[in-house]
Amino acid sequence: MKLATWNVNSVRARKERLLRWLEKHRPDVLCLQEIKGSEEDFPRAETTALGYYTAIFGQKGWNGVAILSLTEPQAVERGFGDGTDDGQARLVSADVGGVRVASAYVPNGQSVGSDKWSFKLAWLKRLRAWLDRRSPAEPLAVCGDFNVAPDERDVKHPALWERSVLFHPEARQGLQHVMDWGLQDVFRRHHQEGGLYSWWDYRMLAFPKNDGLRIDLVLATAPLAERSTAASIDRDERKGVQPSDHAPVLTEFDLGRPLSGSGAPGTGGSHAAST
DNA sequence: ATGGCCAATTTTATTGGA
Repeated sequence: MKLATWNVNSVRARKERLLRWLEKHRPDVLCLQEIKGSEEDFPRAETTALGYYTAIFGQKGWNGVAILSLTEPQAVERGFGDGTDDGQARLVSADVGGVRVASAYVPNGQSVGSDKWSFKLAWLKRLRAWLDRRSPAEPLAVCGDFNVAPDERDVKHPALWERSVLFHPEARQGLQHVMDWGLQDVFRRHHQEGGLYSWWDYRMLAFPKNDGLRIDLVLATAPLAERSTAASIDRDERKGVQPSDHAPVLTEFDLGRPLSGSGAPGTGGSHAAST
């Protein structure tokens, strides 16, 4: 299964790029963030024509997340589903191909100490609470723009960014708390070096200088992460005319391989007659 | 090479992003 995530920074502005990217990579699942529009603004006819189902949680003007998939998403949930709806479309989840997939757009936080900063830290706690209602023994992936770089390798200038909302110790702690539930950074299972980023500021020649951060992540529970076979960042998608400021992140999983320690009958193909 | 912000609405300024 190919599972990807991409903050498109407006699906209307990125429509042609999105469609070309889907044609080229054909992921089984693509999580989108910052579609910046309501469900009616989404180019559903075009993505449907490419064979994709859509689970959209839109919002006029801001935020907005979606899951595109080649098989029909089941049990779609918009938001945290815990009665704390705040009018911000930042989380959508669904069962796709036996995996619970979430597309998350963590608040930016604007500036340390601001109301938005408090909202960001609180949102990460709500995400942890949402996870607490599930089990890390299940195949689950939270994909998206976390607006937090996990560690020093993920930031070009860590000392400079430490005071910013994207790499502040408190934000990193918030992300760690989410991961401590039982999520692994799939990209880091396949790449250990620094300098590999997923976001570059539009300003100050950040991209040509590779002055970026890795804030777009695919986090997976152990049963899923252990089946990952590859991960990459499509840096080329940041180039050219009218790019998003984020690059897509691609991961791949071999779901056919039996899971060690799994006692679930009828799954994994261990009893299948086919060779 | 990849290039000195971008995209939305509240629209000819302002807001938020990251």
